[in-house]
Amino acid sequence: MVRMNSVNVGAGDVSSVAPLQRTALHDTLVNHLRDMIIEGNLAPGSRIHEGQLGEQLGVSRTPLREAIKYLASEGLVELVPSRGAVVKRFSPKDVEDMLTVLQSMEELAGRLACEVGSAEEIAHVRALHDEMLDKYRSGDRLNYYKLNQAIHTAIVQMAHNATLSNMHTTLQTRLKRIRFVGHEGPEKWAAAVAEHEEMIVALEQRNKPALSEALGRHLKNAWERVKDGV
Amino acid sequence: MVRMNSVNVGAGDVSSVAPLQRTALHDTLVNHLRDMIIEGNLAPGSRIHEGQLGEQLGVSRTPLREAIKYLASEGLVELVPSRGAVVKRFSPKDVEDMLTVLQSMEELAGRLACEVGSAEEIAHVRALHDEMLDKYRSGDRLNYYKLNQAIHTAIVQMAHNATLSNMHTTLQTRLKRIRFVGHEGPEKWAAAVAEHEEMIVALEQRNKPALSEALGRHLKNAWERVKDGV
DNA sequence: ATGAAATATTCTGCATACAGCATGCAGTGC
DNA sequence: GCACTGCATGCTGTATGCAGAATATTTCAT
Repeated sequence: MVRMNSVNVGAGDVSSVAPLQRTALHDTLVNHLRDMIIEGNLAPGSRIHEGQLGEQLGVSRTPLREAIKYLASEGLVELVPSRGAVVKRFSPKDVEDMLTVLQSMEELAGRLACEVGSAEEIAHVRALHDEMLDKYRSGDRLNYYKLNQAIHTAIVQMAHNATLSNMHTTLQTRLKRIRFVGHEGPEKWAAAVAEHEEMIVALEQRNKPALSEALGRHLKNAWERVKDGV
Repeated sequence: MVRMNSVNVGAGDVSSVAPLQRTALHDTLVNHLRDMIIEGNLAPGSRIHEGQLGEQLGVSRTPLREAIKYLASEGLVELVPSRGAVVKRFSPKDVEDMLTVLQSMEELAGRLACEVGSAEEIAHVRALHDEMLDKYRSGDRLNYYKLNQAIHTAIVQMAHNATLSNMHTTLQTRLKRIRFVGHEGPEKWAAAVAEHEEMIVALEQRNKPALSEALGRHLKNAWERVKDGV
């Protein structure tokens, strides 16, 4: 009568049995198409050929269309009636607008993070920051960039606000396409790192206004750095 | 090679020749489903039966599924692999989180509106406000509510920031489902009206901090008013 | 040769068809 | 009587088929 079946308490501590993450094709496609757009494989302004693209990816048009609808709601593509979907093109003003909203969100997140963030979470951000400094010193731009994003994401996540996290992610994704292009000179890079340092300190002190201000300034400067490249 | 057909430059300045609003079925469905969810015809937590719902609406599953994907990206429904879509259920904390973000967005919008809003736009908001006061005095709750929303939307639109407008609309839509329920007593209603009056005055004076503060306080109070009902 | 109408082709949008997974139920062994 | 296995059913996920719109091409008139 010892029921030890079907429940995750079997012998050997099968704690890693993992619910076996299953992905639907349309979901995979959403991510794939997003990457293609970000990396420029699908040029802004260009139409998306369902038949051709589907064949190229080895999927039928149905899941592809579903993925496109999803991305349309996300704002990465535009749906034109009877004419399919085109990859959305962002004007410099669009980018500036997005950064304005992103800045406001991060400022909010910073304040909330100081309130409700746990000590562990703060330590985690610090760890990411230190790791990022390593990449900075070794000149590893790509990983620096990734850790940079990760830090911002982590801070936003510390706010424990799902809506804020989602919208922040959406914006960050859209801007990835742009920022990928933005190359900063060494002195600007150093400035960005310094700003990050400020942020971390403010966070560790749970200094709301300081963190919020630092995040805001950081993004304002980010716009200054990329605006000529857009 | 001068193709001048199919373009809206016909003779006689027929400004109402109508680009002939060609609406795709999936697009219509998006709006229809959204309304169904907001009005509670599709209960939170309930699964969406594609076959059944499709037959009920007289459409095939394909455009229906596309609409569902769109709404999933909007956050109104949740996609469960191999098990279809369920109408998302929002916890009180979710609602509070959304209102927090909404507040931050309106504060931002208020500041921007004071900067870049035109005199005509301000006058328009004032007109909406006066109209709303009429509805308030006559006790017309429904139209009061609609004008209330219209005013907030108008202020956000004055910021001339497409991203901000879109995200604000998304949030407002999600919360509509909730606020529809929120019934305030007469004294709270009066307070809300007073807050609105403050907002309009601040806007007409282009007083950034005052408008931002008034908008923020207004939404904070909105949460106080509905939080027991969620 | 040029421009416009007519035609052909391609692509989108929707419907239908089919395959695989999930769930509920009956049957079987203990 | 209880639990598990195997089957049946229903639903989701994907592919394909078909009609109409949009675009490219050809043809014809000037």
